Amino acid sequence: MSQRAGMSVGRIVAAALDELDEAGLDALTMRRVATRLGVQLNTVYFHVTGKPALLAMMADALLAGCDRAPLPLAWPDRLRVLATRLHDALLSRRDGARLLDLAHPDGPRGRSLGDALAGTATAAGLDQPGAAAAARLVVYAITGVSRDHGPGRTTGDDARLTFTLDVLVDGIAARVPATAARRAEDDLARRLRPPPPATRRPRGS
Amino acid sequence: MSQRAGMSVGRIVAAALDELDEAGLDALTMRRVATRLGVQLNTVYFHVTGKPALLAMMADALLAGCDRAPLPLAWPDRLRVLATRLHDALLSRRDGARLLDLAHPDGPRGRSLGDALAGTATAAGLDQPGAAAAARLVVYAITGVSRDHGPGRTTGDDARLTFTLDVLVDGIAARVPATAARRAEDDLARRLRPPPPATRRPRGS
DNA sequence: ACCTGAACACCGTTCAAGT
DNA sequence: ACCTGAACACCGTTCAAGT
Repeated sequence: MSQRAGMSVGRIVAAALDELDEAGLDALTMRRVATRLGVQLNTVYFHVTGKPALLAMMADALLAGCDRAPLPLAWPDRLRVLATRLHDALLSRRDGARLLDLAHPDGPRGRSLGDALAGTATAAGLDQPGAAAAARLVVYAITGVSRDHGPGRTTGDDARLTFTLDVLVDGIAARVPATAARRAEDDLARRLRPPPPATRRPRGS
Repeated sequence: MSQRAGMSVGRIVAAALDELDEAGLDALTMRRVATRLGVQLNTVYFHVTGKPALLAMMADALLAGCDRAPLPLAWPDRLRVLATRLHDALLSRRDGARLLDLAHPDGPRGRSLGDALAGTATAAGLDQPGAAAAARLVVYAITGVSRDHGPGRTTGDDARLTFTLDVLVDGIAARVPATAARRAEDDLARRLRPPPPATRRPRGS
C-alpha cells in the first residue's frame, strides 16, 4: 500500500501495449491498464488525459525507430525499407494496424515517419502535394496489408507486401514528369560521387 | 403503445445510418437506434444479433450500387469509375470510411464490389493472387483518402483522389507482364468489334 | 504533486415475461 | 413471432479527499 507508485506516462504506455498484446484492442480498458500496473484507476487518469490520448501515444510508440536506422539513398529502395519497417512495426503488437488507424498518431514518431516518406517521394521527383499524397498512400496500403495479415502466418502474406510495394513504387515513378525524374537522378548521382569534386580549373591557369 | 411495431432489419439498418449521419460513429448506440425507431431496445436485439452485426450490415448497405451502373470496358477507366463510386459512397454518410474499416463488409454488396475490382485487375492482365491484392489495395487507398477527407471540402481533395488513382493504375499496369498485357488488349479489342463475326467460310464452298 | 475511494452516467447484452 | 420491462456486468470519466 505504498503512496508513491512511481508512475509515469512512459510506464503507462508500456503497460497498455503489453495489455494490448495479451487482451487485444477490444478488451483494452483503462481499468485493465491500471490493474496491470497494480495501481488505482485514477492514478492512470492523473498522468494521462483520457483513453483517446493513451491510444494516440500507444500508436506513436509503435512507430518508434521506423525511420531511425540508416536508409538507402535510391528512393525506391528507401521507400521499400520504410514501408517494410512500418509493416513489421504494425505486426509487432497484436491489433497494431487497427490501433494505428483507430488513433492516427500526431506524435513525434508518426510525423517523423510521415516526413521520411514524403521526403522519399520528393526525392523521386514529385512536387509537394504529390509527395504528401504519396506518403499517405503508402501508410494506407501498409496499414491495410498489416490489418488483413492473419495471425497465422500464411505464405502469401509476404508476397502481398511485395506486390503492394511494387505497385506503389512503379505507380509513383510513373507520376514523375520526365524533367523532374532526370533532376532527381542527377541529385542522387551527385550525392553518390564520393568526394564532391571542386569546380574544375581551366587547364592552362 | 402498439404491440406490433412492424420492425425489420432493413428499417433498423436505415435508422442506424440516419443516426450515424446525425450523431457520428462514436455516439452511435443501440439505444439511440431504438429510440429513433420509437421502439424498445430489445426490439432491435430481436432482429439483429448485436452491434457488430449491425455495423457490418450498415457498411454493406453503404456499398450498395457501387458496381451496379454500367462500367467502361477498358480496365483503367473501369478501375477509376469503381474507385470513384466507392469514394463517393464513403463520403455520402458521416464517418462512412471509419465505418468501413471498423466493420469490413462480408455482405453481398461488399463481396460484389471486391469481385468487380478483382475482375478489373484480371482484365488488366494480373494473375489471380495479384488481382486479389490489387483489389484490396484499391479499397485501402480509397478508404484512407475518404477518411482524411475533412468535412470541409478542401479543393485539394479531388486532386488527391486523382493522384491516388493515377498511381494505382500506373502501378498495376507496370506489374502486368508484357505477354499478359497483349492478351488482355486482344480480349478487349475482340469485345469491342461490334458484330462478333461468324467463323469465315472458305470462299468456294 | 501524486495517489486513493467512491460515485455518475452511460454502454452492450441477456433474462423472464407478456400477447 | 414479435415486443416489453427490468436487470447484469461492465465502461470512460470525474469529484472529493487524503498525504
